[in-house]
Amino acid sequence: MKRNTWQREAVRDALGRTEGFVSAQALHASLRGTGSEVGLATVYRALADLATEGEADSLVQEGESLYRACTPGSHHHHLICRNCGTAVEISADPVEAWARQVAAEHGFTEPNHVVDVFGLCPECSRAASSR
Amino acid sequence: MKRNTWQREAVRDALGRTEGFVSAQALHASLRGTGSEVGLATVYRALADLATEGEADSLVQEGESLYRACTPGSHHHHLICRNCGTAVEISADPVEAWARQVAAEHGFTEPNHVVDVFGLCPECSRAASSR
DNA sequence: TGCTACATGAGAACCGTTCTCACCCGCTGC
DNA sequence: GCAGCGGGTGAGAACGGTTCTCATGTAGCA
Repeated sequence: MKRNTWQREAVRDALGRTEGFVSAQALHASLRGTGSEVGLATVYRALADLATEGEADSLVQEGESLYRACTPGSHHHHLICRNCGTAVEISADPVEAWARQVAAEHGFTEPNHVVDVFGLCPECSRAASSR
Repeated sequence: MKRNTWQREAVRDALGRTEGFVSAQALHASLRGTGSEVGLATVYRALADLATEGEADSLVQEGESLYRACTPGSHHHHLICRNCGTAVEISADPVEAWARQVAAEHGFTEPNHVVDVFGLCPECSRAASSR
């Protein structure tokens, strides 16, 4: 049985209020900053749960796991700003098909795929070029 | 100035002899196994160099960095067996174009992308289904 | 051959993550 | 409303991969 605790809610809320991808550590710090005395282990547990339930997306960057609230149930990918972490959900139907086809061509079964596009968002592009 | 040391050569060789992706730790162990007294730090340094010079590909899986020798200079992606690590180089021109287009649509500049397809290679598929 | 600066290696340090275990508290049945 | 159960929590330790430190080694140049 899964319980509803205020800690789990706090993590879900904090994640929902965040624009782009955040690390577990950053999320924990921001929760502490707003006065929520949530333990780091709990943040990790809650994020892992949200990710397995499909309520959050996760990706690994520079050895850190980053998380982001996402629309559950829909398979999609992200366009992520490598400077500020802002993310845009993108659908990638052509890529899905391509991945399946490539896997089949080489006799691979149960294909999964990791597809993420990184770049500089419009804002960070402006900041970078004016610098 | 970059020096040629036997340690660096040993790492490059060991990587070249490996079929799929290997972790730095595993590579270090196999070097030790063949009698090469190479330090772990040196293996990490050599792998990082090879990766930046384009002689090796790297990816992160389950918190570990995995490396693989690859044909330098050519941009490509991989079809990787999630059981045994065997990897096949695949070209993904349609995906390249798609990534550039998606980035441009959202005003993102300097697009990069991470595209990897995981699955079970024919051999591991057989083993899994016969089990 | 001698010099110099980069490379090496052992082990410590580091850092993100997971585990442990005692305590807490949300649910359920009464 | 109340008690009891069992999953959830939190502080800190443990863990595992990676990076750093610094004394020593050695490739490459003159």
